[in-house]
Amino acid sequence: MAIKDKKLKMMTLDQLKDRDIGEVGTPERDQYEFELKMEVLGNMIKSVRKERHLTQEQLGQLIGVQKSQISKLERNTKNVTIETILKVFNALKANVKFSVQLDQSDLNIA
Amino acid sequence: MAIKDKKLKMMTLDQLKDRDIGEVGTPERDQYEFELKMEVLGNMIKSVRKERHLTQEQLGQLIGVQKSQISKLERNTKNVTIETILKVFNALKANVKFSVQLDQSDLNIA
DNA sequence: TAAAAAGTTGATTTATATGGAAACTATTTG
DNA sequence: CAAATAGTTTCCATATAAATCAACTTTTTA
Repeated sequence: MAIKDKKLKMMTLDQLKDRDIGEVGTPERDQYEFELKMEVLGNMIKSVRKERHLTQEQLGQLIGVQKSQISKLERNTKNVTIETILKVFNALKANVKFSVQLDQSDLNIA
Repeated sequence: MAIKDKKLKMMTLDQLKDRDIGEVGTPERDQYEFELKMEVLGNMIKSVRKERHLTQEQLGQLIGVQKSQISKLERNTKNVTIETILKVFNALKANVKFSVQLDQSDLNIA
């Protein structure tokens, strides 16, 4: 039987990442994972802003910055301070939760 | 009856904060809430480090900084970048979860 | 399909987070 | 209690996040 002989190769997404980007813990992989998170963060600002039916200019006015700054936070996001994140999501009336998971227990900030 | 006449005054912690620090949305209150969060973050680094039985020096070596830098993150914390937070908790093998709560739905980063 | 509105990008400035070095103050331990 | 270890603080340099302005591109709408 074909299916028996074929020795199907299956891979999880993590296995693919390990192979193509690098193992967890290597600088390349850490870099990748970080950039991914920053991208998600940027997209999140954008989607919440849209949810609130605000333009970048309007959101900028709420926190006292130019629309170009908002654009950068949504797209160019390399690294951000917590303060900036909180300022933005505060203005968007969204609640930011930040938690640290340590084996069993969950410690919560904010 | 004493208890009936006395008109007991009760206050929630939030009411106290509103009165003594300022209403939510005022610069004073926002500042206060932010500093509180930073303090909690610092304490969290410290407690997770202790959990792992590491000295500041050892944690520093894991991420390539001096012990004084760790001390600052644990105590003097005014503001931090996401990158720094992730670097530290990564080294402590703790999982950082960051989520944005928008009315009903929860959007998750990381 | 123009004009207006919204969003992006690049060059630049300013503010500040990150970091080291060293001297100091606890805290621990033999 | 003295020495060693751990943690803090101050002064300082450097890297970079935050922000503006202006010119540009993309999208929307009258």
